[in-house]
Amino acid sequence: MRGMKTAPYHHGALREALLDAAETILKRDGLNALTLRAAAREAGVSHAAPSHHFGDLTGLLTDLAADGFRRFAGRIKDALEDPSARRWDGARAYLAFAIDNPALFQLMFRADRLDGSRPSFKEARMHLLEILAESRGIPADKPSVEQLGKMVGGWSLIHGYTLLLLDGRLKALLNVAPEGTTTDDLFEAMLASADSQEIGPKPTMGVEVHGTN
Amino acid sequence: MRGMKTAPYHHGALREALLDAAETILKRDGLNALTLRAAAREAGVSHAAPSHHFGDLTGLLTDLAADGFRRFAGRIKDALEDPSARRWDGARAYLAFAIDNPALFQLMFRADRLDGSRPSFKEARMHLLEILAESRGIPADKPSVEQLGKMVGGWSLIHGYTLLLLDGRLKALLNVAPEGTTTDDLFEAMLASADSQEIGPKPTMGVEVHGTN
DNA sequence: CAGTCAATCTTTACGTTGTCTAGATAGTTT
DNA sequence: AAACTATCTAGACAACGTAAAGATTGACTG
Repeated sequence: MRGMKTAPYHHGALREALLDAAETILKRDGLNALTLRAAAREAGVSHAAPSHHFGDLTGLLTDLAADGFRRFAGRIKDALEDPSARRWDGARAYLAFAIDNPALFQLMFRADRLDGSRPSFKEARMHLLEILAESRGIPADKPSVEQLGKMVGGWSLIHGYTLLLLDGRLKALLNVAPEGTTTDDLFEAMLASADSQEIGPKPTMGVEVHGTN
Repeated sequence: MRGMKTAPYHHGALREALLDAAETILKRDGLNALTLRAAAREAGVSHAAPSHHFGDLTGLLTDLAADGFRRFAGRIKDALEDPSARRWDGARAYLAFAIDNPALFQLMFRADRLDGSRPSFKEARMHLLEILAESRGIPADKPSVEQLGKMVGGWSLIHGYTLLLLDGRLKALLNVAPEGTTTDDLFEAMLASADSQEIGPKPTMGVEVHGTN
């Protein structure tokens, strides 16, 4: 068996290979199936190899999430800088990324599986925040509480919709909606309602519908 | 050792005891520490006992989440029916429940750990949806897309803020906020901005701040 | 160029988990 | 009283995270 092509003892770029393998598993089998051993199998190395590059499972997930934040911020930035950008196009890019990478997006906001103190992760997260602030013309250094309220409002609206959609919580609403309504229709209707606010007689949950039609 | 009080072979109310134990662990050690075996230890029974009452871990978590939804809906309903309820008090109750029961709230929206087909769970979830719809005067049977858009908008706003807060994503914002700003201040500022919408020149992320002050 | 060192990867091992199976125990019904 | 059923225990197994120790390879040093 001399001529047999055997894998070299040193992989050479195992770190990147493991990250690729991890994302493959994330897309194919979901976050619950993404284990250190599964990533090692996918990359064709021994089960203990990943720990040398990421420390522990949290480390691997955190690096994956940090890369996710970088790509996420890039997509939003592109949408915002497009000269033909319409109102809410940043928000649409936010949602589109989550729909294209559902498991990755959910991982990015799963504090219990991530190490928030990791520098690369902190940096990637901060960069996104700056983009969100900049898109509203809010100063990054000394914003007022009102400005922050508006920023958090926009962020919460999009983020909340995104997570409700990914968690399947909107299906029940689509069942009672007019025939043929899609989640995109729902999203656009939500954005439209956010633009034109109407106040009713006793809107204790915030938004009130005008009487009968 | 005749007089020694030994535990009876049959617990009598093990199901409820396990649910109590599970919630104790959830509050004390978080969702990741809530395992079937840990619940069994906490209740003082053998490690395989829980499976007879809940089938598997997903079953236990689903029953716990269903009970959470029931209490959650109750708290919101109480807030809405209070004759002295102010605008947004339903939303405040939503957030308050999540702050009081952070791990339970997160479990309730973790589709990957729950069995959405379980009848008791479906029912509890639907009940909440009805309360949310009713609070806006939206008909439960034939709502328009515009009405659903407003409902989803209010829900997403509150839900998004709640999850961002629980995930610790708002800490970075508080660091740059005026000295002494609390998350409650941020929440109220967000609600205020949702009431008085102002449209700017090119608000591609949705909300725009008026020029200089 | 020979020798040492450090980085990289494998092997082995241990404790914990979910879950399956078989068996023990205790109420309930007939 | 006897059969039946629900409830709980005991033991086992594979998969996981993680730690320790050894093997292999490349790089650096004299």
